[in-house]
Amino acid sequence: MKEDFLKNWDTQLKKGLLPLFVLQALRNKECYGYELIQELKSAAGIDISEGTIYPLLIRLMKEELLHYKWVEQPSGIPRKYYSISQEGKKCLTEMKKSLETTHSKIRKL
Amino acid sequence: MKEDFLKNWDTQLKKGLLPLFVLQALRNKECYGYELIQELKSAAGIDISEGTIYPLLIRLMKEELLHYKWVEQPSGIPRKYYSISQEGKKCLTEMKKSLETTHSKIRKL
DNA sequence: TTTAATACCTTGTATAACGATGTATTATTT
DNA sequence: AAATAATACATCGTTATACAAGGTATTAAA
Repeated sequence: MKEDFLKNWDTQLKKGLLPLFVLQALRNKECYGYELIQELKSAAGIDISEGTIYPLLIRLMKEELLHYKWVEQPSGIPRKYYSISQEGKKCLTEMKKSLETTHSKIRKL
Repeated sequence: MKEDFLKNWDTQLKKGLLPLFVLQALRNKECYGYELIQELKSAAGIDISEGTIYPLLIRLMKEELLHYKWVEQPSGIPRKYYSISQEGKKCLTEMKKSLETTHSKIRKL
């Protein structure tokens, strides 16, 4: 019953929540993109595709909510490690506050 | 600080939440579009513009989550009253469940 | 030797909020 | 009487973003 609708709804919901997920995850520990996908999946069951995470990280960088550094590996491809900035922490706090407000709005209906 | 970012974030968040807001509001009582805007504003402080609500109602109609009927007024423009369908109620239940799951995912991070 | 996993990335498509704009009716204000 | 605002419907162009698909490169496993 309306599985397409619900699937699409989930996708739309992510458009708001993913930046919060990423900032929150990076508040706990530095991660590189590929790792973030696995981290969010294993820690919270959140599925993000590569086509989503890399552009998202670039956006958050442009907003200066994240910093990054390349880290060479003894073998294999270098990793781009992201960490949250002061600005990012402030934003995360605001976002959580806003989400809580939104949640209370739902309860009012 | 990063007000543009936060404003845009709120907008993106709405993309998932508005269908739920509308279905929930219509579960309580039949409304016409223009009334829904005022209803959501006064009941829960949710701002929706006309350019958002009318296409949204049309989408929910196409999914058969809503029914509507024109109601002539003693004076003025006829109103298009929307009510939630059985299918809509089921969807709303699923959406709330899904949102609760999502909320618990956030807490896990 | 081929497949899979790791690790980065871009492009095209679909979806949806929003401001602007349009139409029409009625009420209020000047 | 005329102009403005409020009611009530709607569409269109812009912008943002998730995702599938595809691309590049390295290393490990089958």
